[in-house]
Amino acid sequence: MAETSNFIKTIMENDLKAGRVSKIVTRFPPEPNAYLHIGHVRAIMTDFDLADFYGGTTNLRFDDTNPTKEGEEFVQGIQDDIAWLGYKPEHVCFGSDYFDETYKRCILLIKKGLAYVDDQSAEEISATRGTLTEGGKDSPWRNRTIEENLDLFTRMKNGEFKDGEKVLRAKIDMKSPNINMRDPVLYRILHVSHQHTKDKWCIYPMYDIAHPLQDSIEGVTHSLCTIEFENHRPLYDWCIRECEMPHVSHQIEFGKLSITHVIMSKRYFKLMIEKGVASGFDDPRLPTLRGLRRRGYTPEALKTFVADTGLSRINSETPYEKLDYFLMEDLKLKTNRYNAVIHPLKVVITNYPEGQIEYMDVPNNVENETLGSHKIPFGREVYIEKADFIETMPNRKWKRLAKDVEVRLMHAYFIKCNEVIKDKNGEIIELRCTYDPATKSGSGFEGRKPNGNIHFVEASTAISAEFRLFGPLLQDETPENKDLPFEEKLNPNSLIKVMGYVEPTLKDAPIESKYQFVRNGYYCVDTDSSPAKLVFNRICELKSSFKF
RNA sequence: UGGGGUAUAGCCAAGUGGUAAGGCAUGAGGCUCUGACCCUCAGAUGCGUAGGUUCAAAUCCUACUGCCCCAGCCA
Repeated sequence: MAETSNFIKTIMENDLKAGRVSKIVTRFPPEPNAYLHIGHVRAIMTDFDLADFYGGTTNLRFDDTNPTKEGEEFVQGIQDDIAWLGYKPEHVCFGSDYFDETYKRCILLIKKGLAYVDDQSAEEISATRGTLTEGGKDSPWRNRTIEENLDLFTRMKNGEFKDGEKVLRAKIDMKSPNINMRDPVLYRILHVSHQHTKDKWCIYPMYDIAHPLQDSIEGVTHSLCTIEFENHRPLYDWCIRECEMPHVSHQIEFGKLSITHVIMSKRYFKLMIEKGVASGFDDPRLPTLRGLRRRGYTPEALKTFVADTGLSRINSETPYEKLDYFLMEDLKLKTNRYNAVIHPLKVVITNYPEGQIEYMDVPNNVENETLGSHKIPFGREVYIEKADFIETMPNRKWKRLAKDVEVRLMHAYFIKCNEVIKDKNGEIIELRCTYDPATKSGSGFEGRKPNGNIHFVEASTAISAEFRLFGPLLQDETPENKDLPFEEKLNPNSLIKVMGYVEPTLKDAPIESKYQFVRNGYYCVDTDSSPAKLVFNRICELKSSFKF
């Protein structure tokens, strides 16, 4: 992150060098109306890492200026998510901490003749705002006297008017080609109790006035936000200037990060939860941080993924597979590997004594000796993956089992398939093989090379387990399905359950209720209860059943 | 058809006048008691298009074109 270069870094560096700022201060300003999703990670990292890189600080500020939409539940949840990612804000603040100051500054605007109370309804304001190509019309109330505006605004604050009856508007330019500058609403009346300020206020500032003032009060030097706020920047600057804020903050925009086929919309998250389609914000099929965590993603994986994806002013779309790459990158040296068979095919080793079980020593992670080893049983009957067998070798590239071909059962023996047993439909249901005792794992046998290594679980000791394969809950939004009802955009393959077997080592692992991800034959089961992730050896073919 | 952005390989992305970094994905090969990991190699005669300036242009100029954002009393 800090090592790679991006345009915001350049800006900060220049500001520091030119002495425009002495210390970088940023802020991450979520609205507490939902939990964070992976799209937020880019913003969080940009805010925290860049400030940290230059020895600055970052505040977490809850943008709670709209009490009709926000809730306390999310305030705690968001803080937990940020902590999970490994970040610690300098201060935790609330936009509502500054309601007094914001109010005072708006009085200043009124006194300067730069704000007025408008009696028009929301519909009237909308109708007179103009269009993209035509300017708007001045409100009939635009030229009230300063005294009258002061009086009316005070009475708005005192609760003398009903919701929607009046608003405070900035007096800028109704003909501006930038619609945001056409006398934007600064304050609206909301007779709603606020989660923090309770019933102190019945008027609440809009984002456009609240945000720049909050930034300035906190001494934020670089106010980083996503690109869709770019059109608001002139207004942001106007507010800081005209409110005569002593500290001048600057807004810098960057592109959003999206992931192919993944819908990142709070609105849809909530809808899916309301309809019972998703179990909650932590449903593993949701790209929320909580969902991803349940699904086995680590903070490190998420962060390296976002860092590697880079940052620019373009809204980028990255394939999901890349996230999985960085998960494996994080897990490959940290986790134990176990055997599991998802689509079992029974193998009978005809020359192995019936009823005999021997235990083979298996390193927990071949690449990391410090993780130790464990024992797996081997016996006369084992399960292998269906996909690891083919009756006749298609070509020399086939590095698995086939009729009359010898492979190594990982950490056990070479086996050779002699006979294929099929049911009446021609389906392969069992293989008869022989093993070679001389090839025992660890014996140093080098007489011949097997045609690959495949994993297995011993049949009599195997534990039956349900595996769940997850895809995104919602299909991509396309021109075709754009207007379809929500239900018709649900992904029918968002959850696939498969019964398989795992090695007995995992007897107490809560596999049935846990979740996984798939990449290149690896299968990761998340555990909220234990810090370790389970990674299975060579679970194949899942990718192909994992369709969007 | 107003304004503001943006355009570098399939996906991201560096590059700020001196002859196209890097990652993911892909293909070929090597290694392997995980087809994983690891290693090697392959990749844009080219930087949206067309012109222009220059000894030299992805970088500067001009004109086009595509895509994104803006008409909440949401953020």
